[in-house]
Amino acid sequence: MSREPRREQLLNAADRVIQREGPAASMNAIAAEAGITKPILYRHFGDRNGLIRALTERHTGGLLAAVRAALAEPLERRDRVEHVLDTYLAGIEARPQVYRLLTHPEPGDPTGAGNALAPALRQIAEEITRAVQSQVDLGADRDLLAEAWGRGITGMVLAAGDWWLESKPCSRTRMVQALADLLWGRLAAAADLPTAVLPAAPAEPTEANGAV
Amino acid sequence: MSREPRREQLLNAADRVIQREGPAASMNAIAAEAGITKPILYRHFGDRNGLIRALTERHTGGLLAAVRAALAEPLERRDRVEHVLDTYLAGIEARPQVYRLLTHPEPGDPTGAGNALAPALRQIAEEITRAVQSQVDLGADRDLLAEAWGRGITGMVLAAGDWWLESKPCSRTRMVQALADLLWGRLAAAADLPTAVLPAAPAEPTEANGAV
DNA sequence: ACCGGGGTGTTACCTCGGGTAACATCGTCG
DNA sequence: CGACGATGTTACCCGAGGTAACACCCCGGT
Repeated sequence: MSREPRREQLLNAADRVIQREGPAASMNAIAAEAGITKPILYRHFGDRNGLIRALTERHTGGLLAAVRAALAEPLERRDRVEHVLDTYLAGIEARPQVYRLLTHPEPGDPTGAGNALAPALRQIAEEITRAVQSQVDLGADRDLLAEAWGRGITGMVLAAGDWWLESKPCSRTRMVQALADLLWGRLAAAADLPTAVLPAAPAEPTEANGAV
Repeated sequence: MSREPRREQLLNAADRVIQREGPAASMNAIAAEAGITKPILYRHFGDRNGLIRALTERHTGGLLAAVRAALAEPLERRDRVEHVLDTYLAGIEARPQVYRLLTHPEPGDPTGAGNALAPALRQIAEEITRAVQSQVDLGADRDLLAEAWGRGITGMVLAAGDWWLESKPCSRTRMVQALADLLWGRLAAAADLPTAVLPAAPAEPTEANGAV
């Protein structure tokens, strides 16, 4: 039997274990699930990171492609954004355990590099950056803004999505609305609440100042 | 010597090690830095998480208090938001290593709980949620929006801040502007770029299978 | 028929980090 | 003094990542 099919079987086993036990599953457990022992896993994937990487690349394909497609959808911008958000949330909703594996950076990376975003998410961030750069007119700051926003939006959706997944407080569509509203400047547009807890806030009617 | 001062000394040692070696520093290393051996650390902090928690609470105090104060500042809303962003970025800029410890969830937590946000950041998220709830008029969806936005904004700033810290692409004030602009709906307000030619830059045949 | 290579698999071991048990010491308070 | 509460130690356990050495099995080439 050539290497590839066997690899797939092993990945399937790993997938099952992680689906069941979460991303912290041990190599022993994965090997056992596959009906074999550790060294074979190491032969195929080098080390744990190799396994994880192979596993993520498998799933990332789908999510990343879906997000990329959503970003290129010929819709009104707001609708497109909602579509992207919905695509991501639907993706993580489908397989929470695997999704955690994708989204959370590898635990003990000795390289103190800043890993707020796991590789899979970094790809999504880059995708967003590219989309913004090519679709939105942001003037001279274009590049900086697109990059910062790509990361920022990804992180926003990651954190919010994580919370939503953990304690489903509302339907997916409502969540999409909430996030899209945030990106749409609703925070800026909303009125002040009258009685703020500020001790001596001079009542200056600060109405919504429009965007930029 | 009563417990507390000793605790402080140990925390100082841990701080130094982590400043130097990053968050993956071993208990042995920390003990050595303190001139003692492991069991003492465990007597004081129970387990590694206890140590980390104590360490984070120490630093979190400052950052959290600063953010909270910034959130309560009697400024125009946009200025307040910028002030909060600047406060956070200044905080992480001051001590990157410690900051990573604060912001990145403990590696191998067997409780498959969704931990996109480390405890320290969760507190900040709650702070933002409270601030939004008490200061902004969001109508009926108030609670849901405030919670979702609290998480989302925190995640956004985390991811963007991480990137900024890693590869300082611009000054802090410009970064603050970029993020504030994002929250202010500049994405919605900006014009379309004329030639919306979909570039479609596919990387490599990453074998997209599962349709998510 | 033989053999070698590339696949399969195994047992047994190493290292390292988190965590604990058992024991020894010092100072203070009753 | 004795007891207590802190200090500290050495030596160990366990589990997880990772490796070495060995064994089998099949298939194609000479």
